Amino acid sequence: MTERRLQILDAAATLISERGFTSTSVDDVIKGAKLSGKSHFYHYFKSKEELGYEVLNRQFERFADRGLAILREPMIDPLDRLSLFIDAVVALQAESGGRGGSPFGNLAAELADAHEGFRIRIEAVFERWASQIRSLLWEARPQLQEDVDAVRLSRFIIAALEGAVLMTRVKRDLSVLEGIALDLKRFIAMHVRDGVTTVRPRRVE
Amino acid sequence: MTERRLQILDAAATLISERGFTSTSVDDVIKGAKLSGKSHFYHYFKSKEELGYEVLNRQFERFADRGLAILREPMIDPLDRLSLFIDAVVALQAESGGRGGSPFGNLAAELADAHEGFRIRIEAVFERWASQIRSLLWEARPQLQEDVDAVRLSRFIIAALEGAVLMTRVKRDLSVLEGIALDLKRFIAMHVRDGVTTVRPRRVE
DNA sequence: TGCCAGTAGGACCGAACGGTCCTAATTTAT
DNA sequence: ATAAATTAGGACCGTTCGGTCCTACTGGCA
Repeated sequence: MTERRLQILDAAATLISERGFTSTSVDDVIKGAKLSGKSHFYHYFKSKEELGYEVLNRQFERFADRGLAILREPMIDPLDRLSLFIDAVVALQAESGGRGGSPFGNLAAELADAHEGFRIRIEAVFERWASQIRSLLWEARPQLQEDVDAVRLSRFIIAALEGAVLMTRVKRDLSVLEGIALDLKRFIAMHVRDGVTTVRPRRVE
Repeated sequence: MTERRLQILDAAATLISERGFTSTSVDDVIKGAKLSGKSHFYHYFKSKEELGYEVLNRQFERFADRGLAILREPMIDPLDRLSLFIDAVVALQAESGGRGGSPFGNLAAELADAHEGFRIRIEAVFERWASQIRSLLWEARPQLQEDVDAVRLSRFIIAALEGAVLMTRVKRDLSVLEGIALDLKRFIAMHVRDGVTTVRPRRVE
C-alpha cells in the first residue's frame, strides 16, 4: 500500500540531499523511484512541496532512530551518551561518503529565507533535536557546573555539528568533521564540574 | 565602464543570498539591476555561471574588507582581534535583518555536491578565511597553550560561525548567533595559557 | 460478478528557464 | 566627425519545469 510511497520518499531523499530541493525535479524523482510516469507520482503526492515536507519528516525520523536514540539510552551516563551521539553524527556522514550532508542543514540553507513553509518545519526539526540535548543536559546536571546554560549549549552543539558537516562537504574531507567533533567534546568537557572528571581531557602531553 | 557590472553584481548578490543561486533567474537579476533586457546582461557576463563565480568573489572581498580586515589589525592584541572578528560576524548578520546569511555557507550547502566549479571556489574561499585565522593564531602563539592545533581550531571557529548563522536564519532570532558567539569566545579562551588570562571568563557568579 | 486501488504510459498545458540574435538609439573617446 | 562602446528593447529558441488529464491494464477483495 504505502510501499511505493516509501520508495518514492527514499529516492527523493537521496536526490534532494545531493542536489537540493529546487534542483531536484519531479521527473528525476520518478526516474529514481522507477515510476511509470507523472500521474503515477501524483497518485501518491499532491505536489512537489508536499513531497518535500514528507521527506523532511522521514529524514528526521531516520536521524532520530540512528542518532537521537543514543541520547535517550537510559543505561549510559548522559555525558557519555552525548559523546556517542557526536560519534554517530560523524559515522552518519562517513556513510554518505562525504557527499550530501545533514538533510536539515541543506534544506535550511536553501529554503529558510525563500519558503516559509519549509522554514517553519525545519525550525521544528531543530527544536526537537535541541530539546533532546537539553533534557540530556538536565539529566547530567549533577555533573555539570551550576552556571551551564542548557539552551545555549544545546544550540552551540547543533550549530557546530551543522557547520562541521557543511565544511566537510565542501572540503570533501571527513577528517574536518572528526577534528571538530573532537573539539566539541572538549568544549562540553569544559562545562563539567571540577572533580567530577568523567572524560575531561586537558593538556594531552 | 565597469559601473554597470558592479550594479549587476550587487543585485545578483542580494538575490542569491536571499533565494539561492538556482532559484535566482537571470531575468530576476535584470529586473533587480534595472537593465533593459537579456542582451544587456549578456553584454557583461557570458553566462549565469560566470556571474555566480564573480558574485562569490565579490562577496568574499566585501567580507574580507569588513570582517577579515579586523584579523590583521597590527595594533590590537591578536586574541582581542579574534574576539572583535566574531563580533563583526554578528554585526554583519544583524545588518541583514536575520535574512540571507553567510553567502559562502549558502552557496556551499546548495552547490557543494552538485556543481564542482562552485565547490572548488567555495573551498578556496574557506581556505583563505581559515589561513587568516591560522596566522592570527600563530601570532598569538605565546599566549596559547603549546598543544593548540591551529588548523583544527581555525576550522572549528569557521564551522561554529557558519552553523550559527544557519540556525539564526532558521529561527529568525539573532540571539541564537549571539549566544553561540559567546560560547565560541569561551572555547577560544580555553586554549589560552594558564596565567596569561587576557580575557579568560570562567565561572561568572 | 463488479469494484477499486495500484500500475502503466503518453499527450498535453502554460510558464519559466538560460541563452541567442538583431536592430537602433545614445553616449564617449579619439 | 567618426568609430567604438554602451544602452535599449524586443523576438525568438529549445528545454525543462510542475502539474493535469485521459486511457487502459492489472491484481485482489467483497
